Amino acid sequence: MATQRPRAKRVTIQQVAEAAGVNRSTVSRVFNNPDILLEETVRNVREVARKLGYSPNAAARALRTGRNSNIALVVPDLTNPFMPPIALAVQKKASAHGYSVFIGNADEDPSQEMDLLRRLSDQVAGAVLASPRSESARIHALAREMPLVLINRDIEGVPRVLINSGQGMARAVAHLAELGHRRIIYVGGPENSWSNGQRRDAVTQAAAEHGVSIGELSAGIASFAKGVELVPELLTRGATACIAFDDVLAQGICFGLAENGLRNPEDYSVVGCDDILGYPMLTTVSGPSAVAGQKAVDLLITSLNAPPEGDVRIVLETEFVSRQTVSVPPIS
Amino acid sequence: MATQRPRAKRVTIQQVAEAAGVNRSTVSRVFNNPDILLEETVRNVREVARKLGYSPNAAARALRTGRNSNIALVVPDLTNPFMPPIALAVQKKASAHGYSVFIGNADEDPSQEMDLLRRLSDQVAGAVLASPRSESARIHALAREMPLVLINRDIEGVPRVLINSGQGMARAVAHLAELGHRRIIYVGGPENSWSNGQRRDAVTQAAAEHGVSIGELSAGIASFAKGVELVPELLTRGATACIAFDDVLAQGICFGLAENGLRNPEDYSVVGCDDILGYPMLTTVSGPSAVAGQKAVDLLITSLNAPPEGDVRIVLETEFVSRQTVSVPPIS
DNA sequence: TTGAAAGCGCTAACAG
DNA sequence: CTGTTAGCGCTTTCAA
Repeated sequence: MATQRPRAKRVTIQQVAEAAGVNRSTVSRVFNNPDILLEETVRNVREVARKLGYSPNAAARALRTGRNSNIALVVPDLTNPFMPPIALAVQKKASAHGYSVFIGNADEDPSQEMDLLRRLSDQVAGAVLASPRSESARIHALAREMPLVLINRDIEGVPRVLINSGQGMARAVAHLAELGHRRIIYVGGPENSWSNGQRRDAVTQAAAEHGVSIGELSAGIASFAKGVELVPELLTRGATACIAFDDVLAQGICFGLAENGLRNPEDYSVVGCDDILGYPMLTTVSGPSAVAGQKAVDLLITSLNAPPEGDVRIVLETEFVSRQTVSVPPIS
Repeated sequence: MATQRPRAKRVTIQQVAEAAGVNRSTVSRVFNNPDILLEETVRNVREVARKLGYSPNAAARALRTGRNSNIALVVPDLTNPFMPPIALAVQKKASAHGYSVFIGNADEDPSQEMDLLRRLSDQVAGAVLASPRSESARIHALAREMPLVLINRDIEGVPRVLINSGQGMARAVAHLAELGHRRIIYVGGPENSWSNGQRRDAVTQAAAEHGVSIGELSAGIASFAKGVELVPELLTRGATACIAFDDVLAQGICFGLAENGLRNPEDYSVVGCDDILGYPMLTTVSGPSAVAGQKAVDLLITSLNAPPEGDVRIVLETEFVSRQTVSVPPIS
């Protein structure tokens, strides 16, 4: 930050006080604790303040009180379509509570995650971490420094909102089994993603229950390109259907299938997860991501006033959505 | 903001000063103007500061200097896939300059746009407005209050970065004309969107040049659902191809076409815009949105130090990308 | 090259 | 119910 161009001077509390013929502290009370003042005083000061275009200086307030009305939202990758609905919900809910939101993109990189939070730490009252990739220990440590709420990361002792795709995934497996698929591949996403572990486990277990054989393939980072790229390897694994970590990956796979001369769903069935809707015919597992964002903010702001009692863990359920990328297996 | 739980006490400049055996102002200089100090002093203080985990309090600094290292990014709809790449680029570039980013979603609503900026105004050094929907006069007024850079909105006197989809759109029309289409519908997006006006004009003009008849239909807000919904009306207009305001709308139209028993592209050709890639076979117009975000931030931060001389207007070009939603018109 | 001192705008005891 | 007062942590003249 070099020498910055000075900004237009703002109205201060003192000017309002003078104009209204009261003390600064009275003006302050009008904005922070109006109940203890005479109704008339409040009305009068409000009027003057409005006329002068006064609004309290956030920096001064933050300096004085040690508190502020900002929160941070850190995500691994904003361009992953799973994130924007969450970011949107977080910002809206925060706004409704009078909070502003810093956004940070960690690039799927744990150290950037921590860097961002550190840089933001003294400007925010707390943070929402969506699908954080950092080690649990680090997150735990951070949670001692600042109020934290996690989305889709299950760390005991840290308040968290989890979208349980396990249930939807189980239904997906059941559906495939009913259609006659005997072998399914789970195509995994980021290795240190809680969702990935959870989905893999759910698929594996459901497969066992339905007597379906399961294979695994890991994409690492879930991208469209990765999905396309993976298809030849996928076709090696002798299955008639796959369940992908998320919709983006699933779309890539659908595309790759076509490139390899296979029709979807006739030759190979594909199931995604998250219900991104960019690719509207995708059979997928749909979860309430907006709700997750809202709950996370509610939780965070509540915990600013009173540290949560006990271990807070909110679980949101998902559902299997049958669309057009799944069919009976081809007759072999 | 009720009475907030107190946060862990932070290390102050005074503590560093004492530990290092210097005055507070010296510590301050180490962080702001190290060149005028003895190299040894700087090293020593840096060491002590690091050991104590000191970092300057942003609120105090902002209060004292009247400046700060935050910028605001306001978008009409974060869940529109056009936005996340821009948001990502903005945040990264800002970070590289040592700035943090507030995000605001205006819900396609001019008044929310202004509200957000007002709320943020005293916490940011400036703002990037992506595709703002507010009236030009309002934006102009705002630009006098705080440094502003616009993306995809062309207001003289306000620094702006424009993605010129006109060129790509013209190529799209040419392509359709070459394939034999004689009538094309432009399916418009948000009425007060600069991009929409620009695209419509480009399509109209190119159509005239190629002797192609043009029709128009407006979706208002560009959403998948709107696209689907519009198809019956679209089919009324007697064309063999359409160009949609953006990819989201185009996808909806493709989907709606199928619902109406038409095959794409055999029966009806569709062109989108923005190259969102969620629907990878979409023929579209691709633009450098990440670059737009970067340039916007560069521009903004430059203008913080020195107000821009003259009218700043950066234009980025687009290209037509031929994929699989366009073909020759059906034989009638 | 460094120190001393003032004060940014606001809130929160404490008095009255 | 309202005024007085003392800083929050930092930067920035001004002096030395």
